[in-house]
Amino acid sequence: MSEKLVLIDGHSILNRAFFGLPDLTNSQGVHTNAVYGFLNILFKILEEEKPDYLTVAFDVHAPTFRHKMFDGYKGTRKPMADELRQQVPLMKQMLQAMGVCIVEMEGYEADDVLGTIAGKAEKEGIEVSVVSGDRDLLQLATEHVQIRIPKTKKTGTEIENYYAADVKERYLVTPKEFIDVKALMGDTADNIPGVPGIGEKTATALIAQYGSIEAVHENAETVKPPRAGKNIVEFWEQAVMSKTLATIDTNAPVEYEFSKAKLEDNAALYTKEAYLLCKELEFKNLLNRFQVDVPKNNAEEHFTVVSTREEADQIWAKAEGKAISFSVLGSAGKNQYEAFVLVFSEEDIYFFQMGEDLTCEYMNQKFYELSTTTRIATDVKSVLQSLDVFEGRDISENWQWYEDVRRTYFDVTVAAYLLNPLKGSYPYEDIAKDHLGLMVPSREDILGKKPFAKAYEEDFEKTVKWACFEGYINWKAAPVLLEELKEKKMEALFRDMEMPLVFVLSDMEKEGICMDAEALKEYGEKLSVSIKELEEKIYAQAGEEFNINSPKQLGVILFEKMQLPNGKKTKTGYSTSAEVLEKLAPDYPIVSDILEYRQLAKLKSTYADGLLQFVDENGKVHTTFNQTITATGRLSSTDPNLQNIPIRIELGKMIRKVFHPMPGNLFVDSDYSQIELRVLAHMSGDENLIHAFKQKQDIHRTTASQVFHVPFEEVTDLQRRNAKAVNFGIVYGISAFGLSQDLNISRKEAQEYIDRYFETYPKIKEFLDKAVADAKEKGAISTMFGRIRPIPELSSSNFMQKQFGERIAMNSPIQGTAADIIKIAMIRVHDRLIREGFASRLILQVHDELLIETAESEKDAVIALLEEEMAGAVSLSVEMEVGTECGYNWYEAH
DNA sequence: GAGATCACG
DNA sequence: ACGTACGTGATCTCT
Repeated sequence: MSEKLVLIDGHSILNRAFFGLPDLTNSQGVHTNAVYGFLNILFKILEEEKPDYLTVAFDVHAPTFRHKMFDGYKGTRKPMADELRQQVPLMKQMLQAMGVCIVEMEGYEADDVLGTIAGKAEKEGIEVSVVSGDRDLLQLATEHVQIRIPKTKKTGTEIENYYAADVKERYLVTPKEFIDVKALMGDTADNIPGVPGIGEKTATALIAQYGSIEAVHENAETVKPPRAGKNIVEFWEQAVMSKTLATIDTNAPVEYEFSKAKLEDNAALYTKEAYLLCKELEFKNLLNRFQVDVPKNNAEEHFTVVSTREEADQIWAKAEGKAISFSVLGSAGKNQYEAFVLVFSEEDIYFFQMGEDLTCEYMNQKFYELSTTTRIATDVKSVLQSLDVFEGRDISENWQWYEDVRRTYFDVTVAAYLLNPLKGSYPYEDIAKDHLGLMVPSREDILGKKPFAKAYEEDFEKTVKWACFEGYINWKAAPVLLEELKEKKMEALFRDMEMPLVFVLSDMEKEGICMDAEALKEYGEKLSVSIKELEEKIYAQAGEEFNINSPKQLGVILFEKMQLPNGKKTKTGYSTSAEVLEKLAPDYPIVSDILEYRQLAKLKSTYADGLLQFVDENGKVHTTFNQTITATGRLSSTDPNLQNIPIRIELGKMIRKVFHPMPGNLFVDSDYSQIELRVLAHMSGDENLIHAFKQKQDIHRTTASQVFHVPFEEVTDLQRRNAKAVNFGIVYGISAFGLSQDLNISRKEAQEYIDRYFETYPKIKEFLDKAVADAKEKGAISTMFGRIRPIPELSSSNFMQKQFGERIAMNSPIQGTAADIIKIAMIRVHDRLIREGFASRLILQVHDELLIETAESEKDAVIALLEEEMAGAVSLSVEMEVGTECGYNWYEAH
């Protein structure tokens, strides 16, 4: 059987893929659709053909590449879209990573290179497939050279195939004659003039009859239609030139050796480098094609299972004084775990299997006694759930010891988050790739989706492998992460803010908050009654029953059946958002009923029923604070989210009555007043805004008075409302459009407000402009405490994306600095409460608010402490004012 | 699993 | 010509 060569027209296929797929990007904002599409086409072809050789040809200069699909109706040639241009080097990088032979030649088009190589191959007796999206290549088809044109359709990639005979059948001319057809009809996209008055039909008919333009020329007088003959004579030079232009050069001086294009096996393409790149581009579907058995890391040879106390004694002794990484596995509560991983060198990687001999008590003892400066782990806060690292000691009696121990911990997840807060998660294989340049199999690669208990029972060896990889990577990555943190001036942020905060959050989560489950049930039942009533009212008005919760059904009812005006918006159908409905509510009773229904349904499902699921046997709920989620440095709260408990609407606010302190306690709740605007005043150094805060009066009224040049007392409600909206807008990264939406005014008016605002506070404009300029230069923006946020959107060619990036650049330093400040306050409040022997405890944080469960007897001292630490967390050019309230439930205290 | 909606700062 | 305010999480519907 003869050998086979697959030749790919690089730019053409990339282009096809680009236009055939939606604009995909990875989480870093890199555009990837063309590369993804290209790879899919490539893999499909390779699977079908299993070729012996593979080569991709690129044009050297491709910036004006255009898409022929668009010619005709667009009329103009678009320069290559930036999103596509950016993917050309990426594609080459990918092919190089796969070891694919790439050919480019200065002065020749990819067509010529392909034609020449195809010719050479055919002479050698090799079967050739040329893959391109460009029909011009059909002229290369022979009995042994097949042209393959992929089409990206909804159902997948379909490929049209053409040998010489197929060209003749489909186009009525031979491949060589195809050149002459083109010479007559021309091609605007390729700058081939052709002969005026001759289109595709006439050209094909003429060449089918005569075989070449020369023959047509000779018989010009008898050619039909006569006008075509006349034009061929008149424009003969142009026709000849067109033929030259249309002819692919099959004798280009290409330096090409088949040996370099040799493909031993399709599997040879699935290299480590390509896997890395696919992972980076987040081609999750493609990753499955790679052998899960990724390149060996010799660390694996040192994975050791330990099950006797004798071995364990020796290992712990050896670990003495060294930096360790550790993890506890299969925890079923405090100090009840199945296994323990310990790593302290390239060779010392141990999996301790708990059993009769090796007990948790023994391991704990050894772990506590170990003298070390560094205890490295993933997600230390969750470790603290399973391991009492403070040995049950009274911390207020052993404060210095506590602080010293706390300082030994190094949370790999938190460190990686600070270095790049944009990733959604920080699994060890990502840490290995991003910070160590190492490829290691992920948990899913090794164990699949099995939960720990199942895996531990059924696949012990694999479980060991997974756990040891994680421990080993953590141990190896920690010093590298620390070095990177130092380089980026975030060591203090890490050591003095984020790491202590891990322990603060842990204590808050453990403490939890009491909830009156009975009252919550009653509240839910009341809601149910009202919801039922509203449902019936709505059905009656609609004349039928339908699912009110389905925006799709609701849209049909309102905007089609009932013919309400302004049915518009959203890709999938009508928008039924509150914003739209509120405009209709005054005129249509059904709409206000729907709005009310929505409110109640939300309260019932998310809050009444939702919270009830989280009340434990002690009548408490314990949220999880996530420290490594947000892009700005804020915390988030889940399971349940206690940072979005209703407050704005009275009925919703009632929910807060079920949150209460333990008997003998009360809530003390403080929040910062206008923390973000104060941060802005300080960071910008704007004297007027600083002065405004010094007035110690309602800030929106004060800014209204300054902006509109009216005495404070004479500020109208409208002026205040406008000033408030502008203040918000400034913090969000102002845009005239956004402000106009918020105030329901024209964009021009909004722009006027903004202009006046900036006139009043010139340094704020300077500050925001500088933030954007800085971010563009560095690709990132930082807070007062050095926390960084990369902004990949700023380098996007998409206008909207770029604008978004600019707003992020304006907002992130403000929101982030405010987040830093309250984190400092939290640590100080938490630490003082313990160190000074208070029974009161910090239990919740809601971005600018701290809630303390306070012993009655400590009330005044706690209020003083809380206000002092919140206000004193930083010293800015404006005061950090806080407002405090107390109460026997959260409703009263806030 | 994505999209729509809506709760909070 | 385009089409948005910044940061989150939970629930529901529907493919």
